[in-house]
Amino acid sequence: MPERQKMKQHLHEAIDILKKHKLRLTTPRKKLLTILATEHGPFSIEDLHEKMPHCDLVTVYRNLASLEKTGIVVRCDFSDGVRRYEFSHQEHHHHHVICKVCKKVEELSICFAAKVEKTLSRKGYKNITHSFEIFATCPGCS
Amino acid sequence: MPERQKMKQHLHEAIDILKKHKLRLTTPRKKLLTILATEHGPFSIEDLHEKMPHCDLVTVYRNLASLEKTGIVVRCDFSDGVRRYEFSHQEHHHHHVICKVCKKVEELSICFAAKVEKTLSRKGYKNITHSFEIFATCPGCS
DNA sequence: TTTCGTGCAAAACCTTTGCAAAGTG
DNA sequence: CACTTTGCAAAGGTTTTGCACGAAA
Repeated sequence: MPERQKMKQHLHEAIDILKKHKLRLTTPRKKLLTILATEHGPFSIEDLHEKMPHCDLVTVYRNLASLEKTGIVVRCDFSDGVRRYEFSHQEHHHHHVICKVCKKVEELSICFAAKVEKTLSRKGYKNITHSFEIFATCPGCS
Repeated sequence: MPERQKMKQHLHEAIDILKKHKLRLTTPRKKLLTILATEHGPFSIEDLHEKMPHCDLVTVYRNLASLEKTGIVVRCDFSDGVRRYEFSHQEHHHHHVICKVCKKVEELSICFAAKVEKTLSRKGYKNITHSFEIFATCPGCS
């Protein structure tokens, strides 16, 4: 499936989830979902707000909170005090490499967590998720 | 080496690093280091402040910032908006399992990052570090 | 039409900064 | 003694809350 069509599908799936949770498809909500589903994240709240003219900052906060509750977006923290959100691609699990200098974010598709999660699951842990972030100085910045 | 003695050693090593960085060993600093080196973290700033009677909150912030610069402590983020700090045990690299319900933190000694880091290093990335956190509902909370 | 979401204003919260006084080496 | 660190006060930033109006189902 071409990239463009995939993104549209993600957007539609997200809208379906919204409806399941009885959340209305408002103008700011639609714009926010479009950005999250079609552009490369993660995004800071400031980023998102700038991409949404005529939308109050408070609305961005409130919508990110409800989208997070539905599981449509996930919050990611890079230990730098900046809150970031990213579209949650269920079928496309991935991690990040964050440049310590230019803050550029690259995707990394390898993941080793499955084994650890299985072990924990055997020990009785439920509802297991994880975060894995790599920080480095990228080739362009060194 | 018994646990108790190990902790004392960590504390002394940390004090040596302080001196190398020309930071003075003040009362609040000593107390902070003692907590970090001998109790199990990570700790929120609020946690630490409560454990340090007669010490201003501002001093806790300032000292955590300078200890982070020296590398004695590291900041860890669990994507919940709470800043946390932990003593940096150079010889004992580990990760966390955080209960989504009771927020209890367990240590996990397995780490799979070495391979990924080597690959990135070959690609020209420098100064590579990582964070890996697992979130779950612990057996006691399910 | 009913209920939910938005914008605006203000509050609450967390973190940083400025400065005089106290403490460290 | 020279210089750093501390406490207090206040400023700065970010996030949340309250409420009346507007928009979606």
